[in-house]
Amino acid sequence: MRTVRAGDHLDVVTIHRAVRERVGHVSLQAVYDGLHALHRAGLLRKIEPMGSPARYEARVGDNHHHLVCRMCGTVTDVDCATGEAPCLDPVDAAGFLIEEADVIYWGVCPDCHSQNP
Amino acid sequence: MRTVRAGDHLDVVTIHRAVRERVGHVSLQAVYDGLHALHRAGLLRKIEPMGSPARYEARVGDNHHHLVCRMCGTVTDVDCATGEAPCLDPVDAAGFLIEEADVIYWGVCPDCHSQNP
DNA sequence: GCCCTAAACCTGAATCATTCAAGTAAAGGA
DNA sequence: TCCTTTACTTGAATGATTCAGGTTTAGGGC
Ligand SMILES: [Mn+2]
Ligand SMILES: [Mn+2]
Ligand SMILES: [Zn+2]
Ligand SMILES: [Zn+2]
Repeated sequence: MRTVRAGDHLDVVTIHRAVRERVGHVSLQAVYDGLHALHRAGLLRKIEPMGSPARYEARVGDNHHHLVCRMCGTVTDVDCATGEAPCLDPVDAAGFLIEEADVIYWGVCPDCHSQNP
Repeated sequence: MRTVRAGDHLDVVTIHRAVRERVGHVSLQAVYDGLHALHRAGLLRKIEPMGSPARYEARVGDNHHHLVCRMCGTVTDVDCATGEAPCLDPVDAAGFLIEEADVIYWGVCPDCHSQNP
């Protein structure tokens, strides 16, 4: 939990590495188990942009969205455009019971953009 | 292309089966190759909700979104809530060059909902 | 302190979608 | 007809994640 909080949309192997530095030795499986439990408990949010392994973050329950760089894969938080929890109201829900919205903006981050004119 | 058009957010194995019925024999790899080419050409859209294999659709370029059922996995189209291409304007783009928005609403579809009170 | 159960954790193998590699057949233009 | 490109094939590899046990650890009740 501390490791995910300290990091920024980390993937599992990165979390694994970081947890190891913290406690000496942990198996990758233990990290998967822990993340899974924390996620089920609603303490961690899991996002998986296509092409990338899953990423975890501690910022949960506030319906925020993500900018993902197509070049370097960086994930950046972005607040919801329409206010509180507006993304939960599409024009026509087609009878769906909507629980959560998942919004990813794809583009190029400032760093990658400055390197490619 | 015809198979994807006729279907509705089909995954690759389903497309494979359907194409086979159409032409007798095709390898799965050929289907992957074809879908990849059509996607690169911008003729097909690819979505991959987490936990599910990739799905393809022919409705492209109109910035529409998707409802995904947590129970049965059904994918349903839903028009953009804010009009034309509004989802491309988050409050603060953090310097990102935004090209595309990917919105998935998670919930329970009418069918699954009626079966579970 | 001892016993017992539950939790935490480990190793190793399996899964599954997708991709890589390398080869063959077919087609088409020069 | 020759040469180059495209389409397609088979088989193996990849990589994230999960499954399936087995082993240690910890703590509460007696
Ligand atoms: Mn975030
Ligand atoms: Mn669609
Ligand atoms: Zn970048
Ligand atoms: Zn459903």
